[in-house]
This record gives sequence, structure tokens and C-alpha cells, in this order.
Amino acid sequence: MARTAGSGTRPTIRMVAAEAGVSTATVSYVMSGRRGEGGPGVSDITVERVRAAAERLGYRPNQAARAIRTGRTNTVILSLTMLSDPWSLSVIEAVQRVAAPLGITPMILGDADWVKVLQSHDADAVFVDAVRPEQRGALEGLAARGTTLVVFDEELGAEGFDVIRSVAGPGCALAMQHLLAGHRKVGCLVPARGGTPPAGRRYEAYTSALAGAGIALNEDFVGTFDGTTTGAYAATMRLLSGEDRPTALYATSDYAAMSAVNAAQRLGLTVGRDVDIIGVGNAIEGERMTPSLSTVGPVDFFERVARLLLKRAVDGGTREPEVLDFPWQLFVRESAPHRA
Amino acid sequence: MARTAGSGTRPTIRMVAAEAGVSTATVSYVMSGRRGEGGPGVSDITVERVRAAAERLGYRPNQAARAIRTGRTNTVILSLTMLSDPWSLSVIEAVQRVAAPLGITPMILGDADWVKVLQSHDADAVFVDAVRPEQRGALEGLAARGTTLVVFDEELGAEGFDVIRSVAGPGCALAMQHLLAGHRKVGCLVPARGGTPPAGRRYEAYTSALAGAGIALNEDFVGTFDGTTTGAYAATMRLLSGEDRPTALYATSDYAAMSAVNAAQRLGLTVGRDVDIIGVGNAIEGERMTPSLSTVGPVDFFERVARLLLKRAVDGGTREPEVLDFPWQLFVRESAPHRA
DNA sequence: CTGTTAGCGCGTTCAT
DNA sequence: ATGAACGCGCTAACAG
Repeated sequence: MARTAGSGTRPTIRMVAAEAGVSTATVSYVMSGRRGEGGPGVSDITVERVRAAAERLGYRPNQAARAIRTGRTNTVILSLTMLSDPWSLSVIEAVQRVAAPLGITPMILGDADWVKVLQSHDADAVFVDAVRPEQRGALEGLAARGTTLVVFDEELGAEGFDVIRSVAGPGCALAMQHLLAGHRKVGCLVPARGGTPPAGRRYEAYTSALAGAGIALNEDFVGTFDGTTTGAYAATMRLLSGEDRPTALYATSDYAAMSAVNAAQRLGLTVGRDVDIIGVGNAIEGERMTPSLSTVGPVDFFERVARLLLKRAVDGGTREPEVLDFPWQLFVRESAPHRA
Repeated sequence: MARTAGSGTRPTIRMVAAEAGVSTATVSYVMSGRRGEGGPGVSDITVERVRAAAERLGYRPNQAARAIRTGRTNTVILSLTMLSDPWSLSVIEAVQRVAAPLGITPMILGDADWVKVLQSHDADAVFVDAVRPEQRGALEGLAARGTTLVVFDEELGAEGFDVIRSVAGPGCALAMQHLLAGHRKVGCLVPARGGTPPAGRRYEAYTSALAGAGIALNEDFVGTFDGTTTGAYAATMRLLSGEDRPTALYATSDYAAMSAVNAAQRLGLTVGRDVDIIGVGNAIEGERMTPSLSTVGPVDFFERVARLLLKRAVDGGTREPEVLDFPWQLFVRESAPHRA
């Protein structure tokens, strides 16, 4: 790399010190805004001279060098394995919002092989959204060697790091109970890979709630789709176009539910009157649409995850690790109102 | 931070040196694999001892410290302003694929305020996907101070950094010419925000191509939607359900075109026979779907961008900056075949 | 109260 | 194969 002075080189603290006619220590105090509190004072006039010199040279402290000395990178890493999922985007958005005023930069790692990266690259805190079984050992190794971790997982315990837990099952049961209070013909929208029968906790909540209410499973009321919003739209069209159509729909995700609302409206049905639709996940967009989406999900999930992550980043992970449970609630809104 | 030895501390090169009974220099040579070539030789037995010691302690070189000395971070930063766009995901995917074998980690910056971040955080190369006018000055400042930049922009010149240019206009004209060779009733799918008329180069290509062919613009053939794939699906349903329907559709993006294909099939039409559909952008998925999607776009765009970025990362930006033009081509596939 | 000196903490690298 | 200097910015201890 070009280490010779001149263009193509980043200005260093020494260049600023020379330019301002002071020592590097003084520049450091000015740039980090630590004059006064504990450290030595710097006169206003010197501060101004240093600021001006830094400005002229376009100087910015080198974060890598700062990190070596202070042990803080002013960075959090978000390891997200499904970047295309709106869930990931919500995490990013919330973390950015909370991190910005703290002067902390969120960096996103879209790599399935995050273990290796985290072993070499430091951050004040790391959020991990999925742990494969073979990665568990490495995770504990990272925690033991000082990496501050916040892990999203339904099964791990707090073994040196925080665990965020958000179990869908009971919440989904709430959603079904809500629909079954006023309906007997309840359909389901569920993603399924090419021909295989639907599965997963969110779907099990559907079948077992029907069974609990003494209603036989009607396969014509189960709309499987390819996981895309367009697929959910088309599946809803099929479900609601029939003669003996369901009067309520349970969608296993809010994004499927939103597409279902669009499809129902396209068919001339008034959602919340002619047909009730409920989603799963409590995505933010559901609250803002018309009609607003009834759903189940954790409360303030992304906001609270972001705040925990940044608290850990600022603390330096000195606290005892916790298991944070996010209990799911029922949000009754316009798309599936109360039916006494 | 916990600087005292024991758990919660990362092992350092000095600990490994002590454990192996050698100097830190030797450990450094072993870990960076530089023994022999130019550097001093290290005996095989010593290499083995060092490797074992590093393994026992779980040592990984601290990339931040390494960066200070070498000026290389083994990191590239991708500044992406629209993470929800499939275009961004394609960039990420291509860069990850090219970077992995080089031992370089891509970090994603999903922040609109990337300028500040890049002023403090170093990377071997940075990809920037959008430059707002007020950011241009800062961009040149970054380049002048040694940041290796690859910028995606249609207007900027190469002023200290590489510019990737991919101008849509002429390519979209090709798409329209292709359809107009066999059709006179050509519809258009274009996103438009709440009530405002459609705009943009991709739409202008539609209107001016019609004008050039002496065909009056039929507003019933223009399907505006909200930018989502579901919206595109619904808009296509409207366009193709009418009595006097278009026989060909020009979609201003491949994602809209894919939804349009789904909708047409849902209506019982055979795409490529009953109705021709062409997209814009040359997204990879279009090639893999059935029927394969005719489209216009640059060739191997993401792959070539990734390779340029990583070449720059490895070179250290010592080459002359270039303006890379990605000319658009017509890809005639099944969804809109040739009509003699 | 103001500012400087002299280290520190990394991994790398050159002369020995 | 090594000791010591090096490249950063930070900061405890010191001098004016």
C-alpha cells in the first residue's frame, strides 16, 4: 500500500499534530471529545486550532488503530442468513435506528459461514439469527474468548451469551382460537415445497386447533403455495373462489396474510366482514395497511432486540447472559375483528 | 474491557509464542503462511509446534492489528441503499462467491449515511450503489485519501475511482422493437406512486417506441402498480382480462415480468404463444423459470462487478480508475420468441 | 489548568 | 529463528 506521504494516503494523528503545532496527545483528546472529564483540559483556542487542522487535512481517526487500544470497535455485526426475508430487513432497520445516536455502525454479514469471520473480526456485539447444530461448539468458543453474542434460537440455553427466544406455537394457537370463536369454515395459507405436505409449528397449530374444536380437516381449505407473496395471492384466489368457501383464513405469515387481503379485495369481498383474515408474526407493515391486519406475535420484537444488542455493545458484555423470552400476543385489528 | 488474562480474553500472538517456545516473529510467519517465499525459513517441526499451540489456545490473528501494519483488512464493504431490492441480493451473492476463495470477507452497509462510515472504517475496496448529489464531494475526498472505490452511477466520471455504468434507455428500446416486430397491441407494466403518472427512462422507452411505430398510446394498456410483485400480478390480471387485451406486454422490470407470466398462466394463456412478455434487467432467475424470460440487460453484470471489485481489493487500487460501460443486449427466450 | 512525554497494545517485518 | 522497530491511536503520568 502507498505509505509515502502525499495523495492516496490517509492523514494520521501525527500529521494533524504537526499541522496544528501541538502534540498527538492533544489531538487525541480533542478528537475523542474527552477533554475535561478525567483527562487533562484543553483550552478552547487549542481545540479550535486542532479542529481546523483536522478539517483542512480531512483527518478521521483510524477505527482499527483505536480498536486495538480501547478494545472497542464502535461496530456491531448482524449475521443474517436470509437477507431476502423481510424479517432480516426489520432487524437491520431497528438496529440502525438504535445504533445511530450511539455512534455505532451496524455491519451486516450475509454469509452462512459467519463463524470463521467472527473468529478474526471484532465487534462490540454480534447478533446471530440462526445456529446450525455443528456451529454450536464454535459459538461457545467465541463467547469464551470474549465475543459478545446475542443469539436468536428457540432451543439454546444461555451458555456464555444472550439467547432470544420467540416460540410461535402458543401464539398461533391464540390466532386459531380467535377465528374459531366466530367461524367453523377456517382455511389455511401455508408454504409447502413442491408436492410435500405442509409442516411446521405454525401449521400444526392449525390442525390441532381444528381437532380441538371438533372440526374435521377439509383439504380444500388448505392453500399451499411456493412461499412467495405472489404465490400466496394466487392460492387465496383459489381458496376464496370456490362455491363452499372458507369464511376465515389463517395465514402462517403476515406477508401471506397481506397478499390474501389483496386477493380477497380483488374478489370483491370486504375483509373483516365477508371474510376474516389473520396473520402470524406481527410485522410492522400489518399495522399500517387498510384494513389493519389482525395477527399474533411478540411485542416490539425488533425494537427490543436492537436495544438489547446495543446495551451489550456498550456494556462490553460484562453482564450475566440472559434468556429473553418474547411471549406472543393476539392483536385484534380490522382484518379479523372480535366475533362474540 | 477485560484485559486481564484468563477467560473472556482473546489469545494473542505472544501467548502462542510462549506456549510454543518460539518468538512472536516465528508465529507470525507460520500463521500468515509466508515462510520460505522471501521471508525467513521455518523448519517443519517448528511449524508443527506453532500450529499445535495456536490450536490449543484457539488463536486467530486479530485482523484490526494486522490491518494497521499491512494496510490490508481482507474486507470489502458493499454500501447498498435498497437492501430489499433483489438487485442488491444479486450483488451480495456474486461478491461473496468471488471473495470467498481469496479469503476476503464482504461486509454490507445498509446505511444511507455511508460517507461517515467510510471515513473511519477501512476496507480493501468499497462498492457504492447510489450517490446522491450532495455526496459527490465527499466521494472524491474519500478517493483522494486512499479509499479504493467502485461506484455504480450513470453520470459520474472516473475522478479517482472506478465507475460502473449501465444505461437502461437504449436497451429498453431494443425490448420494445422486439415486441413491435410482431405486435401492435403492446401493453406496459410500470410502477407508479399513488396516482402520479408513470415516469422514468424505462417507461419513456415504451412511449417513444410506440410513437416511433406510429401507434397511439392506449391508456387501458398501461398497467400501473405499487412496485410489489403482488401488485404486478394484480395489474396483469386487469390488463389481460379485458375483451380487447394486449397481445404483448413490456414490463419495466424482470420481477414484474415474472409476476406477469404467473398471472397470464393463471388466466389460461400460454406465454410465448397467446401473449408475449418481456422484462428488463436480465435477472438470473428469469433464465431459470418456465417459460424462460425474454429480457434486455447487461451481460454477466453481477459477476463482472464482483470481479472488478475484488481485483481492486487485491491490487490495492494502484491501477488507473476506469469507467466500465455495460452495454445492454436483447435476450430472446421463450416468453417472447422471435416473430418474423 | 494546560499540554507533553513515553509508553501501551496488536501483528508484521527487517536486520542480525 | 530472533530481537526490536514499526505502523496506528490512546492515555497514565508527568512538566510547565
